[in-house]
Amino acid sequence: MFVPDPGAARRIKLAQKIKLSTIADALGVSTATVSLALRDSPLVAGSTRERIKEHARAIGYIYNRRAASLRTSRSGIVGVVVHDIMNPFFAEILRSIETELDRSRQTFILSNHYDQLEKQRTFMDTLLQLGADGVIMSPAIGTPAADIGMAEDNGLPVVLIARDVVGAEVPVFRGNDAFGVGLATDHLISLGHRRIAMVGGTDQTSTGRDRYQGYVAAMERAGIAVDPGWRVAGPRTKLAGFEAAPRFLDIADKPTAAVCWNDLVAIGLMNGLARAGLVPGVDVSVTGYDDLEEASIATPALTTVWNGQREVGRRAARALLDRLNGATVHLPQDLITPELHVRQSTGQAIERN
Amino acid sequence: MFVPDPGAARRIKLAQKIKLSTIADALGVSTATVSLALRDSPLVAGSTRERIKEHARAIGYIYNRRAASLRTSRSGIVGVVVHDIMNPFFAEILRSIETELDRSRQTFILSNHYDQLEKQRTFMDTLLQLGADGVIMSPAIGTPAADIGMAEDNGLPVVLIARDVVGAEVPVFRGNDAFGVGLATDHLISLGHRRIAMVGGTDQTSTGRDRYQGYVAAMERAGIAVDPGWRVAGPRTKLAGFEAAPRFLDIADKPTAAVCWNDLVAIGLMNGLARAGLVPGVDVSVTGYDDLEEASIATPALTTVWNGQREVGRRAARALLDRLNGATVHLPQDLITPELHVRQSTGQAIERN
DNA sequence: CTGAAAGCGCTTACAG
DNA sequence: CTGAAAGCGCTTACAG
Repeated sequence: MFVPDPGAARRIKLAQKIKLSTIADALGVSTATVSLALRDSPLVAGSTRERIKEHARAIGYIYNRRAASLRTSRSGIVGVVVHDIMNPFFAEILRSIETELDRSRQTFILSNHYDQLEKQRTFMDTLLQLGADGVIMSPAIGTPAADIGMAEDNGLPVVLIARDVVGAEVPVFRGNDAFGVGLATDHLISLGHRRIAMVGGTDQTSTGRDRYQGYVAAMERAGIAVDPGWRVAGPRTKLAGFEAAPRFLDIADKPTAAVCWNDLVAIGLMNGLARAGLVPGVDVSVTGYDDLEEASIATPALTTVWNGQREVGRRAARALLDRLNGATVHLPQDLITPELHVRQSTGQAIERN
Repeated sequence: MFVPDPGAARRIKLAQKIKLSTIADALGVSTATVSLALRDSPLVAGSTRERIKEHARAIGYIYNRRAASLRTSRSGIVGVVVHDIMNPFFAEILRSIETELDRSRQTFILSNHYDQLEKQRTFMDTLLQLGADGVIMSPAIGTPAADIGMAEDNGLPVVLIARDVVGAEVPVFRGNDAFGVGLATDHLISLGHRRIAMVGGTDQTSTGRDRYQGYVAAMERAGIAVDPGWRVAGPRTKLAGFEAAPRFLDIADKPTAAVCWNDLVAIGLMNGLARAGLVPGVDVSVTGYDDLEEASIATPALTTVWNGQREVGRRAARALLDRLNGATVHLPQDLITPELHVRQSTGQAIERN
């Protein structure tokens, strides 16, 4: 029985794959000339160059980056690894990284580590195997400085964002978290709040420690003793913030306000409070952190701290590109200075029954 | 003046890069044996294999995938391109794709095309240059079937998700949108609504056309003539939904309900309605589409249509992996059947003044 | 301005 | 079970 094979034409095409030498043969020049012409080298005569480029286009030549990269040991690939790319906080950082890298025609490979060290290591390994030119990372909880040193030693430059790693001698770009949370806390205190809870976050990251400490410092500056019971540790997502509402409401001396870990937790918490019959911004004041696009359209509009995400992404990408181009990058320690954006989710302190 | 050079040690390491032959020389075997041993080939004696693997680990050998891929023409890379990876709708699909691909140790490269054909083409080109094994894509608006055929002809298998491309003979995985919107519309009609608006979406995508048509068909089945003025076309994000609230409220005959393009638009619209002093779910009924995690914690909890995102991602990844493994994949036309999830954002029709 | 040749680091027939 | 050798498709000194 005759079975027609629809893949035959395709396979034939694959068999006679077009490469540099195909063009060279057709035009009676060497592959060296073709290679140089396609990359716009001034070493090739203008007319030759145009003839080659035109022919390459006509026959549908596809540049083989693996081969080139094997030869040059430059891959044009940059890795980006964060806790969760779907988190809107990282989303804004990623967008600005994307903008910068696109401009330099670097391909970027994204990955989530979900704070699992093993996932992060697998990804770093993949980058090394692919010969990536560099990596921008928000390190997973527990990342040892040695992991970063190992990447650097194998020719993979690292730039950190959002979180620091003690002992790693690479650039870090992030906001001044302690200062930022201080702004939110000061604001609540100025509205008459004294019993202020801190909802969300963990001590396992530099960011988590900085933010909690910023809250404690602000309270102490105002002469308020912080009750450890006011801390609802853990939540970092909208859902977790929502589910934390009962825990917040169960705190014995009923705090009148909550400084939240980030906007997601704040919005989740506000939804949880609303579900419990309270009016956020009136019965309980709530602050967020990050100033996501969503913060201004939440109900009520969220008072929050702008965290300079765009700036973090932009500076990190620039620093990496500078390193790739051989520039000396000095370790920056100028944290980005956050700003308080006051909206409707905070108001005068009101006692609940 | 003596200037210490901290990069020297690093550069030396790079210079004496470890490769297969380094191991072969050290152990007195051939590179062929090392290559086979590292990939657990049964052709190599167990003891030899262990000795080689142990040594490779000890000296920190890094497998060069570019070299291997150049030889085998298999890269272990799969591309994924969608409108916007930061959109929670795609986020859920991506997570299930990630799970499937991780299992097969494929690296995936993500990219947004933001519905710009040029961005999509650049990315497809990059995939071809990197020798990617395949691509999963939600095609940008206006993608011609020829673009997909070109990729396929160059050995890059394509699987589509969420949107169809007329004339492209590749597998497509998506939900039954017309049916799903019908469920939401029927539900509103059963609550006594007659003037129902459709907020968001565009006719430029197959999804957009299907959803609008599903709404029209449901209305007609109930004997309701659809007023073109009830359509607020365009919005697809939370912010756009929020900003569409005034347009919705300005519709002359004051619809009592809104079928929204997706959950983001619905949540944004509800926030906008609340800002205007209305209570969503009471004054105006609102339905979403997708059933994002967020839908159930919105205020009020959103009545929406579950769209099988996980399933879309899982099936698409499986189909691509099957193709890579040489299996014949028949074009599926079994759309995923959506389900209505009723919550608090819909209620009996109430006339507004 | 152009060409011949070596080499990047693997894998795969092939031979033994 | 193991080795010698060719080749994947580029780029880069080097020579002319």
